[in-house]
This record gives sequence, C-alpha cells and structure tokens, in this order.
Amino acid sequence: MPTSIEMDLSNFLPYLLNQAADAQGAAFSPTYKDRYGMLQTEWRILFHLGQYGDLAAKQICDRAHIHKTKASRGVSALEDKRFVVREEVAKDRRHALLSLTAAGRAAYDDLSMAAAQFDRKLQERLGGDDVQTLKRCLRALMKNS
Amino acid sequence: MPTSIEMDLSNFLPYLLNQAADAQGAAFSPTYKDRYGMLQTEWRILFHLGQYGDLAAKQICDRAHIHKTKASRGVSALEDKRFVVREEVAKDRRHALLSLTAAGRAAYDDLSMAAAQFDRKLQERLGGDDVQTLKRCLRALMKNS
DNA sequence: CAATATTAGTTGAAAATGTAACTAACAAGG
DNA sequence: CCTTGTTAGTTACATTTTCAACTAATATTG
Repeated sequence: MPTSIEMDLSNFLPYLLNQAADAQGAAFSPTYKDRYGMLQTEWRILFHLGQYGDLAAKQICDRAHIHKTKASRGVSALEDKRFVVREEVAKDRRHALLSLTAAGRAAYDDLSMAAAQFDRKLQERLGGDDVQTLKRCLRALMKNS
Repeated sequence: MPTSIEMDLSNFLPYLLNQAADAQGAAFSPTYKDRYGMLQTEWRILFHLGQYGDLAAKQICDRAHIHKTKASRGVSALEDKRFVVREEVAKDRRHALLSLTAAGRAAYDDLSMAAAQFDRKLQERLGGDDVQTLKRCLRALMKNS
C-alpha cells in the first residue's frame, strides 16, 4: 500500500531549486566559459573582487560559501589568466589581498554587464512582483534554517 | 569609471538560485547519504521509480534532466545496493525496464516520507502564499526560456 | 616565552562529473 | 535484405570536486 501522504517530486522544493538553478546556470555559464574560459568558481571570485574591492580569499569563501580548496584553485586559475594579483599583507602574512588587474577589471565589467542583462530578461519573463517574492524567498533559503 | 548600471551580485538570479539550491540540497542530502550511502543522482532515480513506476533509464533522464552517463552509473550503483533490478524488454532489447526491489521500495518510502516532512518545514518557514509563488517561478525557470 | 591551538591557504589522492567515442539493437530507404 | 541512420546505454579518459593531511603564520595560555 502506498503512503497516505503523497510526496510529489515535482513539488519537492530542493528538487525544484536544483532544476531551476541548473537550467539558469547552464543558460548563463557560456558567457564566462566561452569568452574567458572560466569555471563558475572563477567567475564568482572575479565578481566578488569586482564588486567589493580587494579581499582575502577567506573573505570570498565566507561570503560566497566557497570551500577554501576550490577558492585556492580558482584564485590560481585567475592568476594564470592574469586577471588577479596577490599582494602580501605585512600585518598578517598568512593571507594575501587579492585584486583585479586591468584585464581582470575589463573582464569583470564585460561579464557584469552581461549578467545584468541576463537578469533583466529573467525579470521581464517572470514579472516584477513575482521576482520580488522569488528573491525574498531565495534569500531566506540561502541562510540555512 | 565604474559602470553606470550597478550589477549587484546578491541580486543576480542565477547566483541566488544556486546558493539557495546548495543550502537546501546540503540540508537534505544527509538524509539519503547517511542512511543509504546514496548520491544525489541515485536518490533522484529511486524517487522517479518509486513515484512513477517502472521506467527505462532514458525516461528518467528525460524527466529529470540527468545525463545518460550519470544515469547509467546511478542505476549501476542502485543495482549494487540491491535497490533496483533490470528487466529485459523482449520487444526492444536496447532498453531495460528498471524496477524497485522490496528493499528499494522500503528506502523510497522512508526517504519520500523524510522529503515530505522536509518540505512541510520549508513551507511553514516561508508561508503558504510565498511558497505558491516560489514554486510557480521555479517551474517557469526550469524550462529554459 | 615555550607549548599548544587556531587560522589561511596549499597540495595530493580519491571520488565524481563531463565529453567523446564506442557497442548493440532497432528503423527506414533503396 | 543490405546499407545508412537513429536510439539506449556503456566505457574510457580528462576535468573538476571533495577530503584529508599538510605548511606556515599568528594567537593563546600556562
């Protein structure tokens, strides 16, 4: 006998979230992948540096919930691409401040423009009221419990 | 000079979707991981079989947007766990029908119960109206453009 | 101030994923 | 039928991610 409380996969929020995130991620990722050969983590690091100024890797990890090993490799990749440089901090030599090079800044400007446009299209598709609710919900769901 | 149209990462929908999906996925995944040693793909396949009855791998791939190689490995893993068996279809021997064993059914019942409970808690947290809007938006975003 | 703990970040190995090429079965056109 | 094309699924290999152990610098504590 089946369970009395029917659980419908197409109503299971983690599933819906995943599918929607995958679909939209797949739609946007060619922007940074094809233009600059970046992985998602690199794009995210670039974006954080572009938006919030120079940061240590740790701060990016905390803000973006990126694991330190992923971040470490992402930063290295961005260095190889000459988009990011490390500056030693005399006060505490454990961490280094990361900052964008001119090329990194140019990539950031280009990509953030593309991102803004992508977002505007989504907003049009969903309608302003729904987008407000959606974003509010997503922000609530980001912070776990 | 910075761009005139400010792009805020914390407003970028693909980013919000990803963060929310990661957070909720991380919150739920211990349920199938710790209890049955399953990966997400295995859990998803199990869920499809439990919910929609016997299916060929292809049908699961199409419904759940799982790549065939991932599905192939997921099905093998579920066979190793004795949760799934393949039945040859005489009519077309290219695909096999997958069905749950008694153990697979038991795992499905257990997990779908846990999923339903997880979902109810989320609904409580967000409130019914918002959840309706949220799910509608997510469903719209799943189907790309 | 020496011993211990913590923090930031790196590295190597193992696990998982993605890509492309492959097999085997069926389908369709000549 | 027999070539060519398509479909379902597997496998091999490269890339990416995860996990655990590690280094080096700073903080804490007895």
